[in-house]
Formats: sequence, C-alpha cells, structure tokens
Amino acid sequence: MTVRLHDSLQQAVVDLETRVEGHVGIYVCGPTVQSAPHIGHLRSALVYDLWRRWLSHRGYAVTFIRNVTDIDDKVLAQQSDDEPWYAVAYRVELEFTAGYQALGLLPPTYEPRATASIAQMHDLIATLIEGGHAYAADDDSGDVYFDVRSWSRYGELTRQSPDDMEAAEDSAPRAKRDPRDFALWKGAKPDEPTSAHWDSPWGRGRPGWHIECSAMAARYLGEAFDIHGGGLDLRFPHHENELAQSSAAGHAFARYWVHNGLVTTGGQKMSKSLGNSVFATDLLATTRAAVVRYWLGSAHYRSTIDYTSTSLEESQAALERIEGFLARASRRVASTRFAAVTTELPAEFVAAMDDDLAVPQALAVLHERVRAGNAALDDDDVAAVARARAEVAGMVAVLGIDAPETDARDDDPEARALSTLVDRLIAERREARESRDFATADRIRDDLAAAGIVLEDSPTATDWSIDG
RNA sequence: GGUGGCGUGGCCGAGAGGCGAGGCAGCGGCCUGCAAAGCCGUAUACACGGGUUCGAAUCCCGUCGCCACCUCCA
Repeated sequence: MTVRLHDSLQQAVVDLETRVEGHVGIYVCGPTVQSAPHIGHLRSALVYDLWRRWLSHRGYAVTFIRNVTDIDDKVLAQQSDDEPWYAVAYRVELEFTAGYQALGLLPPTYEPRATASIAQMHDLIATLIEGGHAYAADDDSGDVYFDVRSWSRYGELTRQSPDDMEAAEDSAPRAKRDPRDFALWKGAKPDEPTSAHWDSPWGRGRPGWHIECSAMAARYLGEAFDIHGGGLDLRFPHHENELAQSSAAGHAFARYWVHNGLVTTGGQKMSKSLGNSVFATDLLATTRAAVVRYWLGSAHYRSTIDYTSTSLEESQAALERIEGFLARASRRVASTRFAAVTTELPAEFVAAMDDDLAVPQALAVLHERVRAGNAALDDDDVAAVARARAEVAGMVAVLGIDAPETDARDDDPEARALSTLVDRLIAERREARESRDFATADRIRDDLAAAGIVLEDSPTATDWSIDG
C-alpha cells in the first residue's frame, strides 16, 4: 500500500511517487507576518505537520520547508514610529512560533525568511527576463512584471483562462502589458522606508510576493521537488503564479499540489476585514492546546471546518475518553510483564492515513481500540489491555495528540502538598465508606469536586484527576 | 461572468451503488451504597424534484440554498 494524496493540479487522489525514493521534499507557504495568528493559520500548519509525521512514520526522510513572508505591503503597512516593519515582522513571527509550539508542531527542517533570499529572487527574475517571460516596466517605476501572455499554460492549476478572469482593478494604472501580469519586483517608492529596499539590476526595490516562494522552494529543495502545500485561498493567484514563473524559468517545480480547507466562523472565512477571526492566543488561553489540536485535526484536512461554541467541548470529551483509557491502562499494566509490549499500528488505521490522510477514519479506528481496551479493563484481561494500550499510544503519537500532560503532582512542592492532601481525604473517604458512613464519604467527594478534583472509583482503588 | 467546493440523524463528522464509520449529547440496562468513569443496547440520516438500476446518500439531469477564489489572505 502506498501513500495517496489529493493533487490539486490533477484534481484527483493519486499515488505518491517521490522524486527520490524514500525521500520527500515539502514546501508549505507560511504566513505573511503582519498580524496575530488566528486558528486558520494554526490549522494550515497543523495539516502539514500531520502529513509530515505520517510520511516520516511511513519511512520517508522528510525535508520540510515552511517560509515566513517578512516583507510585503501588509507588513510595511503595520509599521509605526515606534516599531519599524522588520520589528513588526519578527514580533508577529514569534507569535506564530508560540502558537505552533503550543500545538506541538515539529519545527520545519528550515524556516526561511523571504528577506534572506533576495539574491535568489534576482536570479530567477533575470532568467525569466532572458527567456522572454518577464519585462521591466518601460515607465520609471522600476517594476518588473511576469508576462502572463507569454506563458500559454498560465491558469493550469486552477483551470482558468486569463480571458475569463475578472481584470484586476488597478488603483494606479501601471505599465503592465496585460492587467493580469503580476509584479516580480516592485520599484522603490519615495514614501517607503529605505530599509525595505534592496539593490537590483532593475533599480532599488523589493520583491513581489509570488517570486519569494518560487525562489525559496528552489533554494531549499531544488528546482524539482515533491509536494507544495498551502491554504485553499492561496491557489489563485499565489500558487498559480508560482507555478507559472517557476515553470517558465525551466524548473520542474512541485510534483503535487496539496491544499488545506479553511476555518470559518458563522460559515464564513476568517478575515481581518470581517473581524470574525478567533486568535490563537485567545483560544489557547482558555482551552488546552491538545484539545485545540484534536479539534483542528479531527476533520479531513481538505474540508472546511466551522468554529462554534460547542466544537471544542465535543473534542475535549472525545480526547479525554482516549486519555482516560490510556491513564487507566497504564496503571493496570505498569507492574506486569506486559508493561513494555510494543505493537504495530492497526492495519485499518494505516490504510486510512495512507488514503489522503483520512484522519476521521483513523480516529474511528482509534476509538474502536479505546472501546476494546476499556472492555478488556472491565474483564481484567491484562494482555488485551496492554495490547490496546500500545496500539492506542502508537496512534495517538503519530497524530501528535500525545502532548505530555503536565502531571503536576510530582513537579513542585505545592503540587506535592495538594497530592498529599487529596490522598489523605481519599483515605478518609474510604474509611467512611467501609463503615457505611456514606454521608461523610459523599461530602468529601462533593467538596473535592467543588475544588475541581474528580474522583474515579474502581473495585480496588480510587484515582483522582484535576477537572480540565 | 469564470473556476472549485459544500448541503448526511439533536450536534460534530466520515463514506461515495448493496451488511446504517466514529465522536458528542439523549434514552434504557449492567456495574456502584449512591455517583463518576466504563461496558452493553438504542436512530423511519443522507437539501429538493425527476431519472438510470434488481438495488442510489452514493451515478445522470434539473432546482434551491451556502461557501471559497478570480483583489491582500492559511
């Protein structure tokens, strides 16, 4: 069984055949660091983290590149007297990194910033001009444009003909040969800070957005690589333009184009203008990161997911069911000869993940094993418990929802004191129960519950946890 | 106008011609002193109207509603 993935260019789920056997090069469009990350950004990054983890699990050596667009109109627009554009970019980049880390995303192999690959962009632009696919504007703007009409394949990614496209409304008419031509290099404008300009063969200026990704992908993965990913909203014009300019420059570029679905609120895409964004920091302040990760990852990566007030609650309950089993199973198995049992992932799980990362079906397998494991616990079938525990732990690990729960009980003196107190109360309650003084036993349980501590009785012992 | 997608039981969310994925919530039972957790059981579901077929949520035609992109956007 091979890994299959949906290729936007072929509009079909196809077998993954990598350029170099056993190796995968992935380029994902990262954010323009102009304002705080919302959960849509998080989802996008998570989707490719899941791809990467799965491909690694399947034995591929993965080179994973996710860029940071740190020079752009929008970044420049955010600067103030107190904070130059490059400081804005770095501040926002740190916010993104914090969000990624909270969700347990693996760091990319390289995370290049656009401003560090200006020379590579120049080379690419020069190649395009030589090949007759780009031109320097014949006004004094210093702009360089890609010549859409020179590239007959233009529109192949999104199956659009330039003739059918709505012409962009240019606020300032520029020296474009065709309204659909897009900027590779933007000539310096007097109101822009000089720190945002670089020398080039076409005069001082800064790069257009699309050329950045083409240049960085080629620099870090080579002119030909395997998978190019990004949000569905980037398909046009960004990815179409990347494909056109890289192809026109003679690069084989990406074999497969993967696009993740968007996150909506109230059925509409999160956007700055609508003001309906749910920001990463706000959500993570109130919700455990593992729950956010579970929720964002539990739908298929190509489908739209809508944020509602209850979506997190359902994910939390589902995740806690898994975690509860794992905790009980570990306790039951810990001191037995089954403690170290290892096992392969269930075949149905592997088949689901291989099939264009069908996480929903993979989760169905996971939950089925949790159910079986819980039943084995009820039957006290230790071998079966150990097997289910190993399978569940393995599945949870590839999905990245195994973020180590901070078991605060042993960490610091304060938690240790709490632990001692709770254990003493549990002992008192046990004595009360044994002497059939249920009023006292229930009072202890209620008081603990009021303090956020949940008791869980089993035939042999009482365990407790802090209600998340 | 062009391009792509969606509409599944109370909710979330898979599936894509033939035994009703899975989760959340609910209901009944088991367990429990009572709970919690867990287990077992539990649903005239596939936007609407036609058609193809022995058989359609799945294929075809049409209708309605919603979303995304064509302008910066994960």
